[in-house]
Amino acid sequence: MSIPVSPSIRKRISESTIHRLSLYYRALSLLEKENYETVSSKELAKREKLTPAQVRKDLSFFGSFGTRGLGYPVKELRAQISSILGLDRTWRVALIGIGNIGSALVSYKEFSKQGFQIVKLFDNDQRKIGSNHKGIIVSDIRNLETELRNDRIEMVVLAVPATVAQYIVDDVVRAGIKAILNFAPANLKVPDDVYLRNENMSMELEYLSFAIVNNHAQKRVKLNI
Amino acid sequence: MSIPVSPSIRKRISESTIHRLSLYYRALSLLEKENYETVSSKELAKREKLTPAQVRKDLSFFGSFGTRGLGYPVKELRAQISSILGLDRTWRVALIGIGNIGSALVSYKEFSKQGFQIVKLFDNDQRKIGSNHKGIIVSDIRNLETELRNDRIEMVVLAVPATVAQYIVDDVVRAGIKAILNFAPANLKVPDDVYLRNENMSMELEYLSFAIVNNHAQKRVKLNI
DNA sequence: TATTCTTTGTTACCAATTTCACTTGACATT
DNA sequence: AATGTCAAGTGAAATTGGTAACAAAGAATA
Repeated sequence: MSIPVSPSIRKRISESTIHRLSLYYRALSLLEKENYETVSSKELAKREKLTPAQVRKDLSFFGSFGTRGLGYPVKELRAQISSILGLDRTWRVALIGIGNIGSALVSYKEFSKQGFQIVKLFDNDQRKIGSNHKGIIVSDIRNLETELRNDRIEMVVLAVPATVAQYIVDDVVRAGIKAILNFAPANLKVPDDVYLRNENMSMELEYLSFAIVNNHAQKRVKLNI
Repeated sequence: MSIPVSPSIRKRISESTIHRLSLYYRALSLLEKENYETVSSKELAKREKLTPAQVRKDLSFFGSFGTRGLGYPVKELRAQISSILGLDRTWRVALIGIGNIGSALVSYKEFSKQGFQIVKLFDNDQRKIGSNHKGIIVSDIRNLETELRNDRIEMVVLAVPATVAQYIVDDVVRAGIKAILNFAPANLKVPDDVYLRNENMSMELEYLSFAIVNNHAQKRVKLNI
């Protein structure tokens, strides 16, 4: 029995929907561990602090996975979302910059758990080049372009100082990489066909700070009757 | 001369607006370094890949900071946003969990640069308790509640395993903390009056993965004529 | 000082997203 | 088999967020 392929997506799916898919995926993984067979949009919504309608809408963009009157089959829905998000395979990831953040990310289990395998490390520091981090030898950043190509890297995680981030990302783009996750607090320019996401860890603290200072109204709590 | 206080905010300001304020703040800091006196919404928009209209609208929620025909005074606008975001002061932050991520965050300069001073560390590992990280002695997590109170901590950064995160956050809430930044991939429950933000580092990789697999349309590039 | 030019602040409009409410289908029970 | 219940799926309504256009304010210029 093969899992039916999700219909190819015509509409542009919103970023928020994709992020929520990640949430559903995590919730479903947990539900599976807890031996649930099925789950309703209501329960899923409750667990992720959303509304049942939103859960159903989000999922309906990709197909009809549920059974009316019963709910969604946990195991199957998880597999579906896994396939939609591309988590049913592994990704070859290179990490550039073995500083504080970089080192932490090498050891960050969540990444490999989701199939993001860091298989390559780069730094410009002679003391770090050649050293071993979790079984990976740190490469010289001067060989970035060729090594990214040779090792068939598909994604790059950038954890370098903001001041040099643009130069490095230019190299990364030249190597044909189409997906970059940037931790440097910098606004990087990439061509249209390269996906760039920024992880700005200060931003959320700044949001908290704003919320406290301005006594900002919390998101209304939805009752799931 | 005193900086005029931003009018108290009636409307709920959207999360996106706040995040963009962070971007403006960063851009303005840079512009100040580059000795710009003023900046137009057009230039600011270009630097952050937004539209001039959006920049003006965002800022107009908080007051009229610009001069028609001239633009915004860089130094002053930066100070204004700083005050809006609560970055014109320092925050006493405790970091819980001195693992990979936790250790990296202690040394993460961006935080202190924005006034988020990590002044307290907690862990449950006997080998770590009492040790010194960047001048801070790691405390025993068993004393969490009292020490958070005694040291007048205002924000907590949580970098503990997902499995124990809820227990710890319950303690944190009991200590009267109203702002929490959570790095654990878990859905934490907190009372309505506690601000909780989640930093989910896998999510952005998952978005990239989705984008590649589905050849997802990029956000249209806006021309700033 | 008058005129032109630039750029803000704001309102009106449009698009995207979320919520609502209803319809439909599956299962369970009698 | 008929009936009742539950929950998914869905189109329409409401809300929210973003864009565009323009009037007003000030700066630059002559």
